[in-house]
Amino acid sequence: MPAPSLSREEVAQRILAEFRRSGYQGATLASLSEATGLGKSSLYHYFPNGKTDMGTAALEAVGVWFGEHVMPTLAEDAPAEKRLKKFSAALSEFYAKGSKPCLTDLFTIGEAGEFFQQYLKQRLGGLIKALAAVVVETGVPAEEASRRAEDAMIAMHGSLVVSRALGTTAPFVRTMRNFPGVLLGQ
Amino acid sequence: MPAPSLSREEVAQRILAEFRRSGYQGATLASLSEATGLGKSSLYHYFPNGKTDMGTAALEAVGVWFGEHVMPTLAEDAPAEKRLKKFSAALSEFYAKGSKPCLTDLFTIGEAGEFFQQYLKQRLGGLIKALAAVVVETGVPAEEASRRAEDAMIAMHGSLVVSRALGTTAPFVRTMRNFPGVLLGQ
DNA sequence: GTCTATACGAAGATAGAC
DNA sequence: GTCTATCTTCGTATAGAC
Repeated sequence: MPAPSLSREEVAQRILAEFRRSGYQGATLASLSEATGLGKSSLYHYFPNGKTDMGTAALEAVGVWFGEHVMPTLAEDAPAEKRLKKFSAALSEFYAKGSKPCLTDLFTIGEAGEFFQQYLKQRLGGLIKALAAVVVETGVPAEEASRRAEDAMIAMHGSLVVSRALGTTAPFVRTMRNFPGVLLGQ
Repeated sequence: MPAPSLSREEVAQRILAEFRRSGYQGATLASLSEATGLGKSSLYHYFPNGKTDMGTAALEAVGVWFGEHVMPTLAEDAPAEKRLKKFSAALSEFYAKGSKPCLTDLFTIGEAGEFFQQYLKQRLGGLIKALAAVVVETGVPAEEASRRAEDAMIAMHGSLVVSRALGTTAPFVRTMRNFPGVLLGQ
């Protein structure tokens, strides 16, 4: 009984990378096997329900990363603008300056949406709510703050799509530079 | 030799609908066959290179629609704001108020991007350029106009993703209501 | 131009040895 | 926990009749 060569979390990270590279439908057991270095049977040991379980694991891996690197930026002891800048920087790193896609996009297309949309709705909703709370701190009414937070997430996701289509990260980089400004109404 | 039951253009429209429903990888010859009412062999008669040809046909079908319903709004004899409102309304119709996705998103994911990204880059670039030209008419410098046009397209694509994830068209509808304002700096 | 039938490999999933 | 081997179904594509 050999020790596992990879922790479940490391496996999930590699699965996430493959889903981001190929999309949900585009990733196959063969490509996921290659990405993790595990045989198909080993993958089924970790994920008894196959590809959908792997999709869930990828979403959880994103959740862990956001919980460790993104959300904490909003709880720091610093002015709102500084926190939002750090938040924006954390997102830029996660999306590799706009060169890597978001599961919120990939996992809501076609039948993948039937499995993952509810989960993603909660996630995106939570993110918008957390951003809005920071904006409210600066004296903005709740309703307007929510609108701005939603606009900020809209801009981020849109810039990922546009960057991908134009083949340059410039739109994403520019959008994330303006991210705090959008939220603070500057 | 029976006459074709559908024109090539009608076939392309149905193929487009199926790709928007399922994504590029998610659409299969079986689903495309069902969507068009044609057998697989008939599809290969129209599209000898199979699925990639059908993807190209879907892109061309979008091009026809935009050429007929979207781009002409910018050439009308009316004030810039009125033209931009009509442009925004035409987009809203094409995206069914935010409930149907954009091929710019779907066809740049995974290996589909290898086939279609260059085409989509030209398309999106042309759209941004056309919008920027209208903004320039209102006295805005070219560089700033291009930025606003890009921002407007970013907002539109982002609102499609966010609407899909949240399961409501509200973000798209709100974004398209502000579409002319973003371009005119209001 | 459309159909039925079919070839062939890929995809998801499982069996069972070690 | 990982592997090889295998099963079944699906996906793409073609052959050939009408």
